[in-house]
Amino acid sequence: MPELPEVETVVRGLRLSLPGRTVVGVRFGKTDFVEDSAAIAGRLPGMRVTDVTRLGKFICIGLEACASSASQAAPLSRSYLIIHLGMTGRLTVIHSRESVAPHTHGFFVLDDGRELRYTDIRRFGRMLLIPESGLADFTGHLGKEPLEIGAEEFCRYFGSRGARVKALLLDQSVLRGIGNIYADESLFRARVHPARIAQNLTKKQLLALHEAVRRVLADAIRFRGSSISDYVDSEGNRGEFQFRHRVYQRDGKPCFRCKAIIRRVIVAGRSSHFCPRCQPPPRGRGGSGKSLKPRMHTDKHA
DNA sequence: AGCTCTTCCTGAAAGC
DNA sequence: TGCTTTCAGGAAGAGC
Repeated sequence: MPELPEVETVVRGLRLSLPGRTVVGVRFGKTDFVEDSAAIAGRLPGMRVTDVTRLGKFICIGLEACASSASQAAPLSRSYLIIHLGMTGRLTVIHSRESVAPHTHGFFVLDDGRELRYTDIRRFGRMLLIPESGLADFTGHLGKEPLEIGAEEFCRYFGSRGARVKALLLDQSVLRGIGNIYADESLFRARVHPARIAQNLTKKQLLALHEAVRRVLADAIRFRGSSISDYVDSEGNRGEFQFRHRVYQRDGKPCFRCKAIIRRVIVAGRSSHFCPRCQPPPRGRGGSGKSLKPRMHTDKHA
């Protein structure tokens, strides 16, 4: 599933193809994941892509009206096509004559014979067009970039919150871009149990978590992301980082560090994988690991 | 403030 | 074999 490293990989790919291209046509299949598809289809044709950036898990395609005929002093109207890949979203740039993959619901025809296609099996993704003036407001709802936040600010924020640390890592209004995979991998590397209350962590643990988040995300970007379900980059290539996961989806297998059996529990409504020895559970009730139910396998009826 | 539950959606895999 | 059920999960909203 696309989290920060996967989205970053897609964005880097799109940067090779899109800037400078002009959109000549837009078509949609299903539109229940699109905010005002009519406006997008109406306004994009004739606009040129200026840049592609990433805001957390959002892909941000900068567009400006072409000043072909009237290049007067009036400022070019700029807009951003914002895309969230959800669970199964894919963005690829391929020639228009290529066959259309199932569940492809967005087509952005370019002036070089290719088109940007949006494919999303489950349609948990989102797509919207915002004017330049709306970008600050959009960004304002998002937290800090995990690769940019400083150690002190990280400690200040996490050290003052009573929520479970896993829930905070997943909260996009705190840090933008971390999802379930990288939350679990970061917590393992920092040796912090996912159910720990953030403000109960020591300064040393908070610093370790800050560093672990940075290292895990940077490594994952280097390996072009994790292809768990069906993530591929803008050229259709799978990532490689899934082979380097140390806890995610490794429940029942031995910890690479201490050989204890990796466990899977539900924390903050999310499956969470951790090593019970490297990541000791919080003391007392609430997350000792027994109030959290395993699933599947044995017990069927309570 | 923070937690749990529900909803959205589809396909894979388990269950029968 | 084949139909049915369960499950995964990012984000948002409701309710406690």
